[in-house]
Amino acid sequence: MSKNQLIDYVQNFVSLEDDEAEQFVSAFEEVKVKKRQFIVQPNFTNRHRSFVVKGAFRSYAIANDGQEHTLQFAIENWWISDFNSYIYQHPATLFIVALEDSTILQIEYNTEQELKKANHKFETFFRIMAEKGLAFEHRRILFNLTHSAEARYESFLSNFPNFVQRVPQYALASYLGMTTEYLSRIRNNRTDKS
Amino acid sequence: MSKNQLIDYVQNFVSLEDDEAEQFVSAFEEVKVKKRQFIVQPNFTNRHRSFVVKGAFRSYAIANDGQEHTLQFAIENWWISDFNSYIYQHPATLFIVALEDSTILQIEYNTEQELKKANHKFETFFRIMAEKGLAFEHRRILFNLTHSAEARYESFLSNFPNFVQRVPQYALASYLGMTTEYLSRIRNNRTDKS
DNA sequence: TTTATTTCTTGAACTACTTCATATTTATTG
DNA sequence: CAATAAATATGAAGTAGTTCAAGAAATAAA
Repeated sequence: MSKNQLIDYVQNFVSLEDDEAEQFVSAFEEVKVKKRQFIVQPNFTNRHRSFVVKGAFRSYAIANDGQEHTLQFAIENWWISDFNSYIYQHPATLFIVALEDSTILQIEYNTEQELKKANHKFETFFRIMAEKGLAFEHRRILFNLTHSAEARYESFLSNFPNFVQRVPQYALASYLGMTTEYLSRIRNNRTDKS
Repeated sequence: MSKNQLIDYVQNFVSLEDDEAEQFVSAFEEVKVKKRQFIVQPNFTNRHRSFVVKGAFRSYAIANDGQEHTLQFAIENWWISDFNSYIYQHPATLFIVALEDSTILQIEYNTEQELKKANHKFETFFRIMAEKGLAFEHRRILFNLTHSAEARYESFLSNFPNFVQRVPQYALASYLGMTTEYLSRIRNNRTDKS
């Protein structure tokens, strides 16, 4: 059952008794999402935080010039939301779309608040999630500031080899801050060299 | 007394009884730091999280080509650390330096862990800090992906007018992902227009 | 209050990356 | 398994931002 997957995940960060684990996962609802289906759209408040059981997602914004810019990817055992929309419960600016047929576990904003209030361990869990997320984004910002387009791609390749096959090139390019044409050139030069 | 400033800050996010507030701030130590003094350096583990009572700081990395890249600024009522070093307690990659003579309140890593264990409210406080930090960095990444150098500078100006006067141009340029020469040109073209 | 050091400015040449246009390959659908 | 759409590739021209060098201005030190 998919909820065991979430329990296993949570147990990596806080150790829960059986009844606590049960209480935690029963706050989530399983949802199936088809490829190309949106779970978040601009102007609608993002009311849920989603844990990916199976499948892949991408969050992105559309800039004034019409170009898409990817903020996050998520595959199995990652979380996805428009985090600004979710935590402040104000309208989203991002799209979140399924890249594959997927299964997610969703928790609603108010339910999450109650969980955190009910049990110190749950509060700790969400604190650790946020801290790890923040540390990750610090590394990302710094890497983006300090490295060329090619180095950013190489780094993504070695850090997230399992994402690369499942993510369209144009989406990866926009995550890494370059055009899909330029990433195409990097990839082809690269394979030529080896 | 400077610890009241921290209490006021914390009360914005969680409401503490007098004895709780006292317990919280007594975990911190006041430290004076002179301009150009470092509080964090690469290879040494960042053992403290620092709350700026008065003054200004900058965290930055030095890339392979020798160039400095700024990750964060902090003035009064902001926090600063090499967050990756602090939460994982492994060696820092960043420098953190005082831009002015400053006063900070520092909490040691283990003391923070005990605080969070001791009181659910303290755990909530650090959870909220991390969530707000993460939401902030998401906005930053997206803005960097979607806007030109000039637009990034204009946005910083309007979002953080009080930082601009206190931060050297080369540091701001490296925060915004451009050279100091280019920022100089943006600034001068700008004043010409108006 | 001169001297040294750090920061900012400006010009000119350069380059990493983009844009646009079109062809090719790969995936999706009836 | 055609037919259509979506994603990737490639050339050629363009540009946003960099680099280097040298001078001017501001800040700190003596």
